[in-house]
Amino acid sequence: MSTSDKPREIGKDIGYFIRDLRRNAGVSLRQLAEKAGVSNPYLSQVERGLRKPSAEVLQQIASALRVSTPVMYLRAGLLDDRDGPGVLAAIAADPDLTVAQKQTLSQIYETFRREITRDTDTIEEET
Amino acid sequence: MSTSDKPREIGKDIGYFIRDLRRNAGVSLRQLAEKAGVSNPYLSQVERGLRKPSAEVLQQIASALRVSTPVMYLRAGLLDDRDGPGVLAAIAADPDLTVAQKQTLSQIYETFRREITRDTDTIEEET
DNA sequence: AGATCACGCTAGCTATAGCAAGCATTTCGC
DNA sequence: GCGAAATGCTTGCTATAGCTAGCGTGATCT
Repeated sequence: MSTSDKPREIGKDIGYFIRDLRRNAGVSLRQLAEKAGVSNPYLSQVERGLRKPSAEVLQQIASALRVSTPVMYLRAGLLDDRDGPGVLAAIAADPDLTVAQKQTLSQIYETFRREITRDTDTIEEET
Repeated sequence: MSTSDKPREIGKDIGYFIRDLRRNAGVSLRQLAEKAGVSNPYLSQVERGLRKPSAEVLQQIASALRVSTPVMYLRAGLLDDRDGPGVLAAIAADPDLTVAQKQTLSQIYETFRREITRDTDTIEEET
């Protein structure tokens, strides 16, 4: 494994992300560690960027914080932006959603994308 | 980590999966190892279920075999059916959304899915 | 036949993930 | 004020991920 990758840089990012999520959820380090099934000294090291957690641990933390595992993986660099099929196709194919829910979710998604596109266009135009 | 989990059972599964993919792609162990950036003895151990690869290594192997990373993660037990190739993975992988938007969309999606589950329970109870 | 190459593997090693034991400090309840 | 509880962290440890060096075997080349 390449030592020039500087995993501690990524580790700091995912660590701060986890700490922010935990604090926003209003739970202590020990409480989250217990829910996630990891030791509290280890969670402290992860949050401070001193240890790089495995995907299994990230999965457990995501579950304990009620955050989707793919979002956690994305932040940890374990998933690319390019992975997975398109959101709209996935929404349409989901068997657990009603038609009304699919429509609502798709509309919210496209609103978000239009927000980003508008911001990007504005910035580019001004530049 | 619990020793009763028997990670070797899962390891055998992902190992066979990788070996099948490799053979179907018509490449040797050394060729795949080189493309994936791992050592060939290690890849041999992984394929034979003797070592449990990290998510980073799985990502590299998936890329070398031109298989989507979520599919590989699903097979390795690092993603659930529910957040594997599906809506949550697609949301996480979307390059056009901010992290905040991804989280909001994921939470709305899971709220919808919980509504469906509750409705289903109610219907079942009444029957 | 002998040399070389490609293959998949074994053996032994280092770095680190993740833990238990215990510490210092702060907060809480009496 | 005091003792208990809760918090976040340090220290030292074990298990294993991933590697390098080298092996035995079969295929290929001269």
